[in-house]
Amino acid sequence: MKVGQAADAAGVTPKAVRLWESKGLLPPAGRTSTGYRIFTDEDVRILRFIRQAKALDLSLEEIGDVLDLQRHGAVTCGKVTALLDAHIERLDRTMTDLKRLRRTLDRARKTARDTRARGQEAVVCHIIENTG
Amino acid sequence: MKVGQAADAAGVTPKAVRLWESKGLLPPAGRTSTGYRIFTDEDVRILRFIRQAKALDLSLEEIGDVLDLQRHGAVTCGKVTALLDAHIERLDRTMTDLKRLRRTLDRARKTARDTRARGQEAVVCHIIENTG
DNA sequence: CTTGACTTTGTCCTTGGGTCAAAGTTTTAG
DNA sequence: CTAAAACTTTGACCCAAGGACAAAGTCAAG
Repeated sequence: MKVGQAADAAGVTPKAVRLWESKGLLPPAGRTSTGYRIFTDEDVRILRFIRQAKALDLSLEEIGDVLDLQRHGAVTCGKVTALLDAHIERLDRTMTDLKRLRRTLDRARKTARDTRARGQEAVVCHIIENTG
Repeated sequence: MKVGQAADAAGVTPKAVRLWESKGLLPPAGRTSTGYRIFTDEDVRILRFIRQAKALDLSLEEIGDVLDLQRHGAVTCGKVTALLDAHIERLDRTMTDLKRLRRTLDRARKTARDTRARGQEAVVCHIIENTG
């Protein structure tokens, strides 16, 4: 099948399919005599896999690593678990950062409201200078 | 002072200073007869402001908006409050998404561990396929 | 045979800079 | 004073992960 059909079957865009192929996540697709890419059902399975993995917020590089391991017949759940653990750790760090940011934003907003309540509406607002 | 000194004084890189100037966050810097940019203490204050605002995760565009308002003498805490409110709302949505993702990752990891515990170490790991 | 739908490659755009190159300038050390 | 080191300039290319668009070729249906 051609790129449009393969993309539809996997629930992604043709552009994404070409990008992923160019990044080596898919083996190079076959070509017709006129240059059109030809995809197999196996390719579609890989495309679906990539889509699912992206839903877990894995980067294309991480997904490529897993796919390479699979191709070498070496993908063990232990390896995937390690990958997910590292990913979860990263995510937790991000969320910690965001929580801290959220508190800072709340403080900044409170400062803004207080300043406003004191009727200093027309002066330059120094909220941000005071948060750092 | 020149770009390096200004950058040091503000705690940012020269590259960032040039970028921010090119995006209009800074007024165009003066130049020496040989083309070197000249920055004033006021410029450094603006650079610090941008750095603080970035610490609040505001985009350069948002920061530029605030700076433009300031230049028109029109920055009221009401406007900044509105900007921060919108930003906080966006942040909360992001965190909600991340929490959902975290649960999905936890489930995926549990599946991996369970599969591994059943001694299927050598088979292709189907964790990701089962999470979508 | 023509029209429309599809595909190809290519380019530019996004965010916020990092990195490198070639060339000119300034400063510092000897 | 001069040579080297440090700094600055512009420009170009790079990252993620595609989106949008263009020009040109191809395929299928009427």
